[in-house]
Amino acid sequence: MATASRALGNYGRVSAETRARVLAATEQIGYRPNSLARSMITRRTNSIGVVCADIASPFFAGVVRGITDEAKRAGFDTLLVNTDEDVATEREAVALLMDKRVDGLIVSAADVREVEHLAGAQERGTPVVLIDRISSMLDADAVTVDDVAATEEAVRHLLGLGHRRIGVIAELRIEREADWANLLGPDLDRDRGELNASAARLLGYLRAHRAAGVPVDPSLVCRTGSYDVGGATEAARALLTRTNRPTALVTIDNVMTVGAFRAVRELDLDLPGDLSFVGFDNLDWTTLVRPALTLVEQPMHEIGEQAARRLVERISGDDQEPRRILLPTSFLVRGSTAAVES
Amino acid sequence: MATASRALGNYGRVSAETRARVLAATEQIGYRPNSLARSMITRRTNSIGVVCADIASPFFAGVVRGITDEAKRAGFDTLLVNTDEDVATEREAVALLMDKRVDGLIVSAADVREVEHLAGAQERGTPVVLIDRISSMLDADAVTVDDVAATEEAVRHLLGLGHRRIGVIAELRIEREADWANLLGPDLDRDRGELNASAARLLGYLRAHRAAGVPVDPSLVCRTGSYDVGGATEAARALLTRTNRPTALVTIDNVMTVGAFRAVRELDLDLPGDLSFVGFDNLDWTTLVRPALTLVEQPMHEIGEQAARRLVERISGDDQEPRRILLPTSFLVRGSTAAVES
DNA sequence: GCCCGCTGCGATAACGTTCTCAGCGTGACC
DNA sequence: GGTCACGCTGAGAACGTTATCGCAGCGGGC
Repeated sequence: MATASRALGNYGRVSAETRARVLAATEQIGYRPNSLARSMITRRTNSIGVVCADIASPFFAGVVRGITDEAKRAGFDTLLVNTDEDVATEREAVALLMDKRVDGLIVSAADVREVEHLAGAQERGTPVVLIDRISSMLDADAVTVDDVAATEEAVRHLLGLGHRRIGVIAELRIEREADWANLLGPDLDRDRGELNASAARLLGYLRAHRAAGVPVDPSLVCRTGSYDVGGATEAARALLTRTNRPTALVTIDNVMTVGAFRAVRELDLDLPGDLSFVGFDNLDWTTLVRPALTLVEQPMHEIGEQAARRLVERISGDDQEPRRILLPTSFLVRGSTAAVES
Repeated sequence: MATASRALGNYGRVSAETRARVLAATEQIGYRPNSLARSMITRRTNSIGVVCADIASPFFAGVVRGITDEAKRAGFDTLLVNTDEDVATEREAVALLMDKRVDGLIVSAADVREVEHLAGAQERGTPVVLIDRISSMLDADAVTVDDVAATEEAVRHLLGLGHRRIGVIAELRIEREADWANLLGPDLDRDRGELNASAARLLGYLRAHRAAGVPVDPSLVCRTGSYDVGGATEAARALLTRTNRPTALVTIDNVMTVGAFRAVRELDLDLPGDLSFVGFDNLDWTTLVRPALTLVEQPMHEIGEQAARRLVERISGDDQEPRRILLPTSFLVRGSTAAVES
């Protein structure tokens, strides 16, 4: 038994002859080791847990694909859980995955402030890599896109085209109402670790304005009531039907893009004549509408790959300082933005 | 130890008092049972394996969401693997999942003819539920959409509008070239168990023609070279630029829809004036283009739910005859189809 | 010729549960 | 008062691996 184990695991000392015999035998009876038993003793399961908001969202679907690709390459498989951005669900999911003894966790934290359960996982020796959001309350690797720069570039582009009234449709789940006032406040240079992705992207919007010396009209930044297409449509509709409506509209993720674009269609606005429009995430359909959408592209697959790679390194014993990997976005200028009519 | 186990698992006989003591103790030290050890003895892992072509595809993303929702409800979690429609990868994946001792498997078989590894899993006691495709070579439950009826309805609609030359863009990976001739042959009523989804959908196209007494021009059914957007674009471009081009175009899944629609855009065809267009899968963007796309809608989430439910029943010991669950599609008539100009 | 070291292998503990079984105490019935 | 039944508990096996350890055998050096 022990010898067989050594032969298969080839560690320790086994003569070439016996090894061959063992291999032949296992081959013949179709022996497959029981990975549960193995995991018990090695304390490694070779699987990682992925907890994301919603796999049906194209963004997470792309990221998860990247994760699974890289994980498989490294010999890990992937347990998938959806949270719908609910912290309680996330907590349960993490507990469950820990019970299943995953070797590591990749998570898009529902609330970047409520991360004790993630800290708990780390303490128990399970490395955690954050995706899509950074949390300053957690000392963990994080792979995100440079959210601030992304929208900053988009808004700079619009400002350069002469736009002065630029609307933004953002889902901003406000943990504390005070933060909201704070966000629009003067401190635009603070660390973004306490910001979720949408807040960080809004920050880019604000910074671009400041850099250009253009004042921000707070009534142009729209918080959607709920994080879904319908909420975004409503918010955009309200914004686009008011007197003195913006000449340009920026969305901050693909759900907001669909929602806002729906409002544009309903109101039968002409792009880019009536309105310049900037989308988020380079999905297939954005080149299929007329005009094609100018947008911010995130390297979804790469986000996943990098996160998985980082996690595998951690699992393999890397204990350097946690890193924040900021991947660059691409700003793709297509037909939906143009110089403001004067 | 044994008593504690009984108290927690509440089976066997334990006095109320001891149970309370045990519960208190576990509470205090934050005891969490090791599910590996438990699984070893119970031979149940409470996890299921999902092997699909590509989680980044909106169809599978939606289905997998349905699976995870239902699985979680039943206390299972989900191991996810992508195959990219490659049988060898699928075989490996199944072997891996079996090693991990999943309680059941949900798989969209890459090749409905090569399913011995799935039969093997069944033999070893791991139930298998197929999704999106049926295999007559495997005695397993399957949850699909009524593929034949879906395209049959779509084509009937077009025929009713007076179209006589209806193109179809289908990815038809042909396992044996003979089958291709066979598919267009006279035997339209055979069991669809040996057909993958795209072949079954093509069958609906053929049947609708036969029912209407309209002959099929084989040159209008296009096999894409590869299963991707680019392949579909090329095929559609070729079809739409030939002399005597079709007056209507039917696509057979969401990838083909994007690809074909891209060709329509390139060629700057007017919908539905120059061409009537039928898409597949009711994705958000299909209402965002002008005109909105007439299409076949699949209940993606429900496919996943039903598959998971069926699998859980099997795991719980149900051993009735395998069932083929055919979910109905919805045909949504929107703006991209119209009566043929006469 | 003896001893030492090295090689190969089997016995055995360990991982953390569940489950079976036997034993023990107590109460009731004969 | 004895016996039987029953409720509860703890000891121990089992699940299938890996890891440690000691032992046997053998060759070489002194």
